Amino acid sequence: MRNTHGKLNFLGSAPHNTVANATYERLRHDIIFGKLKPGAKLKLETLKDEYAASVSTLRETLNRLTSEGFVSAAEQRGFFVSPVSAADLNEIANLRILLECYALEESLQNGDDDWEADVAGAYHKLSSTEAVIKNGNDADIETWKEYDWQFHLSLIRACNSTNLLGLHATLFGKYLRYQILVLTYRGEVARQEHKALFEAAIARDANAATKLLTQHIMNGLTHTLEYM
Amino acid sequence: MRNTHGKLNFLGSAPHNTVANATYERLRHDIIFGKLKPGAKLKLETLKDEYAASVSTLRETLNRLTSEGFVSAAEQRGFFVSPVSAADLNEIANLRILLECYALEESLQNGDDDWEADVAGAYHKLSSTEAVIKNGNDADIETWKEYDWQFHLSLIRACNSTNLLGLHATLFGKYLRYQILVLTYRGEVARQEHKALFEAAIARDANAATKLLTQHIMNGLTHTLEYM
DNA sequence: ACACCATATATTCTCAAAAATTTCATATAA
DNA sequence: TTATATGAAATTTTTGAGAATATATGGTGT
Repeated sequence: MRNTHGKLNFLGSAPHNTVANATYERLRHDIIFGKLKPGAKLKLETLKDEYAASVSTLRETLNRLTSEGFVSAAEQRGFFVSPVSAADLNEIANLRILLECYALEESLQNGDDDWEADVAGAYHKLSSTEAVIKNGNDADIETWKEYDWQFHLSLIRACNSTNLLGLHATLFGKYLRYQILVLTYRGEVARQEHKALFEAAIARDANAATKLLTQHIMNGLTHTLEYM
Repeated sequence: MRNTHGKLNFLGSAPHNTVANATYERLRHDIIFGKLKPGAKLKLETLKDEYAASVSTLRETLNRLTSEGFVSAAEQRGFFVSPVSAADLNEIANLRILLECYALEESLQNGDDDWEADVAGAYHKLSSTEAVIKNGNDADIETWKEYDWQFHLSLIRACNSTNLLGLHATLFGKYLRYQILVLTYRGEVARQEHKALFEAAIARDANAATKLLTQHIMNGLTHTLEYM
């Protein structure tokens, strides 16, 4: 095992053994889903009540989140939710394209039958959900985004690079925060993009797949920028 | 300011205000430079004596290092220095090529006169040091690696992406750990590679520069793998 | 010898309070 | 008024100790 910090499921509730891990998951979720607003001060005393954890435990998780970029820290002045900006979103989208396309190429080369089955399964879950949610409520959107994540992850999982998958997971989370921030519906377009991407991947057409993926991310970027 | 975790200098001793930051820098340094061996258990009680910090403070820094990948953690079983492997080194080298070449291209497009002067200064420091160190002792190697880092950083600094620079810095540190691990001399070859890279960068020849950078990293990779 | 269980030791995880630092409000002087 | 100094309150940082968990030890039965 590489470390305890790697999350098996992206948004959901893993078997939280330690208080620190549970707090980490909750804080991360609350930042991504906007319950903790960008730029908001994260006072330890307040967090203590809200998350039922001691100062030390909270500082552990805040340090983790700072390393990942969800939280910012100022020496002797505590922690605050990392701010958002169009420039930051641009950086993240471009990095996601760079890493995810590279991972996708590798994955298309290496993926075996198990991988293909995994992709098909993830796509099935995603597309069924997308078919149902036409103008979703918040609860639906969360499961939709979970399946969206699992689909994208399944595509690149065979890239044979733990380091790459780790970096990508963090990046995906940051990108997701911006999507949730504007929270306007792009479901029908995204649905078609996912379909095309899925088909190109199964056909092992790396060229088409990376182009579709780039478009998929770029479309999301411009859409999000529009509503920011 | 983005956060307190971003390091101004890579290996050196920044103005350490807090105990946590000082401990973080020292631990990171000791892992990269092999004082803490790959796979070694990081017992809190032992670290407490060695680094003169309390358990909670240590756990903060260990969590940071875990997020960055220098330390691994197992639930309820504590922390240990992340192991090394040929596969891991391969991943890191390839990711470094991917990110650093992309950053270099952006930087060559955006870099202004100040950037050029910065690159020239960093190259000057590096090449003077390389000229002196023929078969260096450990102290020399550390400054050499510091200047090596500053040169590579200067090249990509104008890439206009804080996120990219952050990811690259972590990756560079991991790559460096492997170089220190084998610690055999590749100075003369590296010296020529740096020279060619510098000249291509100043000439704004993105194509040549990225090729040279890729070769530079790949050569380091094969050299390191050979002695592992 | 080997597996299994109880007990003791070692280690991690969590907490609450003390120490250090910043922030805020008020007063004083230029 | 503006700036600077002073003291109180709020906040962060750091510590050491207790609770929870894992590991090692030794005994018992087969």
